[in-house]
Amino acid sequence: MKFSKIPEATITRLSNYSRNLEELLSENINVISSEKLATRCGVNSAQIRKDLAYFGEFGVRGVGYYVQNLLFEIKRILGLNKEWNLGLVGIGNLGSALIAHENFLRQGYHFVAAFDNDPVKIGKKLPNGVKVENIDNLEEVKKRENIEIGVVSTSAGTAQAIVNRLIKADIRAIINFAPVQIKVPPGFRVENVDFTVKLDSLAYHLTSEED
Amino acid sequence: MKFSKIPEATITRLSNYSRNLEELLSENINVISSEKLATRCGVNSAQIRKDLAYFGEFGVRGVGYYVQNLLFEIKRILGLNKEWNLGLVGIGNLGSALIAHENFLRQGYHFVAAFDNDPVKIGKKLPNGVKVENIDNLEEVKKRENIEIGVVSTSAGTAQAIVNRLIKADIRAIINFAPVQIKVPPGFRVENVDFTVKLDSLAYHLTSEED
DNA sequence: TGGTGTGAACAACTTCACAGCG
DNA sequence: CGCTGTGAAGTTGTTCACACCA
Repeated sequence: MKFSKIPEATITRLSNYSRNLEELLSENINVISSEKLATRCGVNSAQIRKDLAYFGEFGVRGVGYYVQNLLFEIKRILGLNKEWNLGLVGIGNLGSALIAHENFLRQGYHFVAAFDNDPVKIGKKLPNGVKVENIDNLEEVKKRENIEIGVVSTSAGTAQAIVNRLIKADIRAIINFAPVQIKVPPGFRVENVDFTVKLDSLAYHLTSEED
Repeated sequence: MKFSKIPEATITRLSNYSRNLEELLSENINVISSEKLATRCGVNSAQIRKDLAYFGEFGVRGVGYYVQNLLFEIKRILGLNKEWNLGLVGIGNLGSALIAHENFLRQGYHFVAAFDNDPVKIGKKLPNGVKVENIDNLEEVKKRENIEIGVVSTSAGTAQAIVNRLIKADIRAIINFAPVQIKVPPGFRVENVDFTVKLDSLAYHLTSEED
């Protein structure tokens, strides 16, 4: 395919396809058409073909896609053919739940470090074996453990200050659970996981009651 | 403004505007232009004016918007001028963290019930005073507590089955934390909060290293 | 004068429809 | 023959630019 910009929505969908292909694999289904996969993923079949076309030609005309092969290719595209090292900042209720969450591990995401500024928490060992470090040691620990993605689960008020420290430590990718708009310079990237926005959307639709 | 369909993205942005207006209010700023608010929210100023125009005329030409008034209007639009009752299903690490999370409360979202199927957990009292109920009592408790929004924090494997029960109990709005595509009939609505999709997106951008 | 509200231009994304290949 | 890959058409959402009004 000709060179062109890849929509962010395509990346999100690839993640979804990947999950569904894994299910298909575990159901011992070896080949699937874009039509069938589309139904399963809740999208249009042309959408799937277009999404894949950004990266190459993975199908066989008249046949469909080999599940195992397509899964491999999508994982390669997304960068999931390696393990990723995560550093968690903020060991509150949410932070603790995240580090205990087995879904991350299954996908190849590893928490290799945890930080807080509460002296009571610093030095404690978490259930996954990681010791809580003082946030002041961020740069040092980042180098030692090779943290690639920062996970921010502090309060809204401190999130930007924490992100600024992550930036200083040259952690280029950040997933933010605090309900604030985070600003980062070019070359850095933030993804927000915002429950309250989602709840607000539900509240809106319940209120304007039109389906 | 003439009648037209409202983009989902508009609703998401309203939620963002609302948050920023609350900050402005606490900074004792009384009036703000779409230009200034736009910078603050990280969007285009025409975008804000368009978004608001779907719902009415809230500004004053030559002046801008009165912060308090606009905040009130946006909250009314989103349906945040009332309290919302949440029912949590799945009292694992994540579920416990969600129910303890004070952000929900501040926004007017109240957990009024919690469910699990683990006999060890059923009957226990949670830190917020809510007793864990048997999931089999869903319909009864739903009526008693007037649950309006279901919060699903079970494993991926059981999420759809749980959602089916929520649908049967006529809980019309669901926020799903399990990494699966949930299917619901018309008239029901699911919002997904999916960490792994966000991580996959970060992994992709770190891998294809072009910023 | 200055900033809103909005039609018109533009840009991005999705779906259609079919040529082309296995 | 069936299903992919893809240009073209269609749809949706965003930004511009300016008339209009406090």
